[in-house]
Amino acid sequence: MDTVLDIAILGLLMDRDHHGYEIRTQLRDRLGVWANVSFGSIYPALARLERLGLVEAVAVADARTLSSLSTGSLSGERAALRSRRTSSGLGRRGRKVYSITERGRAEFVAMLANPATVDDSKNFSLRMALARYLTPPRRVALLERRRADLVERLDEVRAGSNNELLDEYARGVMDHAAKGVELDLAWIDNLLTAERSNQQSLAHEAT
Amino acid sequence: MDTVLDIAILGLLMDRDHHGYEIRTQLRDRLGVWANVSFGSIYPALARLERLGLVEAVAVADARTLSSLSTGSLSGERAALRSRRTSSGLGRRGRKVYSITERGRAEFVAMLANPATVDDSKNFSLRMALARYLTPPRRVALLERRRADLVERLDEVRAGSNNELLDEYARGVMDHAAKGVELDLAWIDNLLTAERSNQQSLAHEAT
DNA sequence: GTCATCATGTAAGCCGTTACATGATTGC
DNA sequence: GCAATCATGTAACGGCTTACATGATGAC
Repeated sequence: MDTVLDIAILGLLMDRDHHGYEIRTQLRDRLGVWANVSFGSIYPALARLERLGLVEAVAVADARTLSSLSTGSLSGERAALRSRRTSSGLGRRGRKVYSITERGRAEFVAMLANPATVDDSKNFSLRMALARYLTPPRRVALLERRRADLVERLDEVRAGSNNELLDEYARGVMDHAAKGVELDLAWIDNLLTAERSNQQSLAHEAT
Repeated sequence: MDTVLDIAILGLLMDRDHHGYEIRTQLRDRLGVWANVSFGSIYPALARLERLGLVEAVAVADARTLSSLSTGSLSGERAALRSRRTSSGLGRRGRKVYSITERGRAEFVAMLANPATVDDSKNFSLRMALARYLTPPRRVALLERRRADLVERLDEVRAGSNNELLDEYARGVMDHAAKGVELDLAWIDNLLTAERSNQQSLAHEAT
C-alpha cells in the first residue's frame, strides 16, 4: 500500500478529477519527478486504489468541458461530480474519470505525512511538491527527518572523497556527491527557516 | 546482462579478487553509490557471471594473506592466482573467492563504455567511478552523452519552475531540481575540460 | 477512409528487496 | 562453550518496465 505512485496519484486527485491517460502527463508537469511513468503502472494502481475505496470512478457529462474546469470553487465542483456518479464511471468516449473519496483524502494526508519513507530523494521531492496538503508541523517534521538523513549521508560521501585509496575518478564522484548533498541541505535549511518565520508571523498576528 | 550491479562487481574484480561478502562493503566504500546492496542480489549476480564465464572461482591458499595483498604487480598477482585455480573455488573456510576472466575484462570494458545507459545519475556515477578503465575518447563520449541528457533535463525542470500554475512548494521542488542539474552540468564541464587539456598536453609531449 | 492521438487494459519479465535457512571462525 | 561476525545461499515478493491487444475520436 503506501507506494510512491499511490501518493502521487492521490495527490493529483486532491486537486481535481483525472482519468488515467491524463495522470501520466500531470505526473510529469505538476509533480515533475519522473519522465513519463508507464501506463502499465498507472492503470493497475488506479484499479487497486479503487478496490481499496480510496478513489472511485465518476460519470462525465461532457469530457471536454470538465478537463478545462480545473479551477474554481473546490467544494462546489466536488459536490457536482458526486451527484453524477455512476457504477461504471465510463464517459461516452470510454474515458474513465476517477475522483478521490473522503477515505482517500484521509489516507492521502496520512501517507504524505509518514516520515518513515523520506529516505530517497524522489520520495522526498514528491512529498515536498505536495506539501501544501500538510499542516505546518507535519511539514517541519518531514523536513527535519530529511535533514537528519542528509547529514548522515554527507558524512559517508565526505569519507569517500577524503579516501586516499580511491583513484582520481572515484574520488571525484564522491566529491561531487558531497556537493550535491550540501546543496540539498542548504535547500532544506531554507525551507525550515521559511517555515519557522511563517509560524512566528502567524503567532505574532494572534497577539 | 548489462546491469548496474554486474558492472560494479566486474569493476571491483578488475582491481583484485573478491569474495561475495566482501563485495558488499567494497561497493559502498570504493564505488560509494549505494548504501549496502543486499546479498540476495550479490550472490545470484556472481553465480550468473560465473555461468557466463566472465568470472571464475579461485582457490585461496591463505585467505588472510590474500586479502591484504591488494597492491603490487598486477600481472604477477594474477598469474599467481591463476596457478592455484580449482574447480570448486572454495577456500578452507568456505569463502568463495572470484577472479575476473579475460572474457570478463573485455566484456566489462565494453559494458562500461556503452553510452546507451548513462540515463540516470546512479548509472553515470558508477561509470565515472570506474572511468580509469576507459580510454580517454571513451570517457569523453560518456561525458558528452551525459551532458546532452542533462541539458534536456534542465529545460524540463526550468519549465516547471517557471510554471505559474504550480503552487509555491511544487515550484520550489522544480527550482531546486534545476539547481541540482546545473551543479551536475558544471561538474561534467569541468571533467570535459580536464579531459581535453590532458589530451592536449599528451599531444604536446609527442611533438 | 485512414492516420495520429487519445484511451484502457493485460502479461511477461527485470532487477532489486526482505526474510529465511545454514554453517564456519574468532574472541572472550 | 557461546556470542558476534563472517559467509553463502534460496524463496517470495514488490514495483516498475516493455510489449502486446484493443478500440474510440478527430483531423484531413
